[in-house]
Amino acid sequence: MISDSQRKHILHRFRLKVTSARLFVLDILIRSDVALSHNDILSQARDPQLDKVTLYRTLDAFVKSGLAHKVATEDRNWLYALHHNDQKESFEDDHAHFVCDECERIYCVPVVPAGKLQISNSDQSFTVRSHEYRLHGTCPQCQ
Amino acid sequence: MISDSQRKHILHRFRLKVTSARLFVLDILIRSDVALSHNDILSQARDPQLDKVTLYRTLDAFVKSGLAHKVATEDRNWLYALHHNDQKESFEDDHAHFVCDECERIYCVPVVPAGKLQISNSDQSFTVRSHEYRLHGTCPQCQ
DNA sequence: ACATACTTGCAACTTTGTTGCATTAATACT
DNA sequence: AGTATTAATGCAACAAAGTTGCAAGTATGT
Repeated sequence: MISDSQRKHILHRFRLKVTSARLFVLDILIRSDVALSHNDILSQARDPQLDKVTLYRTLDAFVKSGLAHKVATEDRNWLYALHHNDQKESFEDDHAHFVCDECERIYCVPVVPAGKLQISNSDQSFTVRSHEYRLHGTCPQCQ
Repeated sequence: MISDSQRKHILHRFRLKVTSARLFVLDILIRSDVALSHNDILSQARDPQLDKVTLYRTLDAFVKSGLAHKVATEDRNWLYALHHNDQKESFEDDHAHFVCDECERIYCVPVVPAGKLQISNSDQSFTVRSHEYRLHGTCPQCQ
């Protein structure tokens, strides 16, 4: 369990003002080992009542600041997850997304920098059934 | 330019009834070397006036039949493209998606079956800036 | 403690996609 | 070719998801 002051420290590091909404969302993301949707998070917040707009803006702020990143799922949702190495300030850390075909959870799995894939959840075993390699860059027409 | 009867033949092969909407959409997809969104296609159809619902259903039919496949983009859209090898009946043919950071076009680039990536647009040069490897399968919790 | 600038919560709105249904069109069969 | 059957189409109404503007509230540096 991560402490309140630890979470405040994280928000400070990413130059985000400390508010209860942000502490709450950060806590949920820290405790989750899978990427979560806006809706996943909202439904965990019935009790402390989190406004949907505030959550949209909180998640945006997390992504813009580099604290979190978002993944587009095949069913056109956005899932949010913290970077593993929270030293990193940008989206470009080296990880792949593993989608479980059963439960549809999305895990961020580390890959070795060279680009050679390695799923290193130690004792855990992921069975890879198919893959999609998405490349970003500049196409011939824009060179 | 692909003939009318060639397109009819393709629709037949995928057990789709031949209608003017489907011939029209198929023609657009054949002529495009990039994946197109619902909106891209709709805006090309001002003249012959294609209904938005018909287009949604046409694209669904193309995907279900195996004629086309869809890609979820980072901005939560779906883009549609035909399979390269139209002999293939399933989504699982071996290609990766290349996203141009300038024009945001999405190209389907062939990869060698082994999984080793190869961009083979012969003379054309793609500059790869970042990548995302998305894996599908079964996670530890669902084994 | 105060001023300032940012965040929040609400309501209204826009955008995107879906459903139901009556009409029209495509295919198989005689 | 004509007809029956089944599927596709187009419209309108609806539903879901996300955005904007704004007034009120809150965090932070001085």
